[in-house]
Amino acid sequence: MGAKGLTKEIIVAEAVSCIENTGQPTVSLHELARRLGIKTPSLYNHIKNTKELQYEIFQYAIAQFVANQRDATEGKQKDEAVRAFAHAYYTFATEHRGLYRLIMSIPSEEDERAKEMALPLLDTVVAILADYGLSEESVAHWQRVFRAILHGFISQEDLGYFYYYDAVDLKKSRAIAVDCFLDGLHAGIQRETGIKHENQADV
Amino acid sequence: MGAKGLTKEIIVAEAVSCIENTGQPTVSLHELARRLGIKTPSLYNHIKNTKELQYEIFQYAIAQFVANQRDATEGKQKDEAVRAFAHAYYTFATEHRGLYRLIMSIPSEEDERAKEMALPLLDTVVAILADYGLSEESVAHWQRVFRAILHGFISQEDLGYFYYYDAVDLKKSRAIAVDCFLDGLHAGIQRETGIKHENQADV
DNA sequence: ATTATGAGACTAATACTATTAGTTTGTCAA
DNA sequence: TTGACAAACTAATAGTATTAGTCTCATAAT
Repeated sequence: MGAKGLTKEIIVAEAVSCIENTGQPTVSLHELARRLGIKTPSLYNHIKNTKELQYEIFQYAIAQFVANQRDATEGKQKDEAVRAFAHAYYTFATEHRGLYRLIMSIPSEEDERAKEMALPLLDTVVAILADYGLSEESVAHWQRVFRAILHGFISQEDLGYFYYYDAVDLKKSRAIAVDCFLDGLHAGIQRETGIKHENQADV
Repeated sequence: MGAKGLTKEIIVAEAVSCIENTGQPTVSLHELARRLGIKTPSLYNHIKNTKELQYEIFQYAIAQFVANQRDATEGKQKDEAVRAFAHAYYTFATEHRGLYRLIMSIPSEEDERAKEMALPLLDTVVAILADYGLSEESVAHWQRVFRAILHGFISQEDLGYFYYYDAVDLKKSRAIAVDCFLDGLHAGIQRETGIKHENQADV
């Protein structure tokens, strides 16, 4: 046939749209082709394989997520920035469930390419934590802890592993989780520097 | 042919063995049949479908995980129990990667059956937290936070999302994460009861 | 001892997935 | 006008799960 004006970008956009709609991190090539009005194998004129397509969507998702985090924490510092980051993180993960799932299902230890693409995910949180005056090593540790809490919370909630309680209680649990991180961080800083942090909540 | 003495239990055991070996949370029926010396469709004489098989393995994994946690924390209380639990949790997740992944990939909100099977996962941690004298609601919140940290940490590590540092540093990050939880918990208890907890680490 | 029944194996076939090979066609440029 | 490439197509392969229907062996009943 020839030109329908189809490009890799259009395919990726359609895949993203699909993922956003379904909340699933994947789309079958069949479904994707159907939506684009072509037959499945024709997709291979524009993409190498599903893995490559996944990478493209992954990159898009990362960019969105990072931009969202940057915007949410811009101009904020320390505890306020931490809270804003946590809120933005949670909001993105729930409003873009499929994209978040994709981000959290792609990389594995061996996949250097995915790892590299995901590196920007660290920037904002590292900047926020560095602002507390922590050593570089401590920042590395605490960004792990922070991101572990955020992802762990969303993941468990997503999996249905929180049981019993409704949305209101979940909100409170989230607040407690963030407070827990901040309390732990303040205590950690105090141990490291011997100084009680001025921004510590003292309720 | 007739009786080879094959049972559902043998199939599940073989699947578990496979999962333990590969670290993957799934086994294909083809591979499973090959290992058992039968043809794929013959499996359906003993199992309903892959979903059912998954449930069986899921149940086994949960039981192992729970027993492991109980053993590890038996006779321990408060911070010591929390640390022991965290250690056991991490050890199980890394030594039984496939089973842990399975546990963390099965349930979703709609799946009431899986949810119910997973409930025992709460018992040990709830018992430990209840011992701090928290209200029932607080226990519910804090078990979420605790399990979120534990799973978040393992998940991020498993995904390769921790970057930069080697195994030694990871160990330190884990210790910081657990300390962070305890500091946060102590602070939370202090807020709730007005009493500084006697077991609080004061390094 | 013979036979009948049923559990549990088998083969064959269907319906999804991704992917490759090879063919056709439409458009644009020489 | 024509030639060539891009990009569509059809056809086929291979790996998943699953169902239908067949065959056979071991055991239980006559």
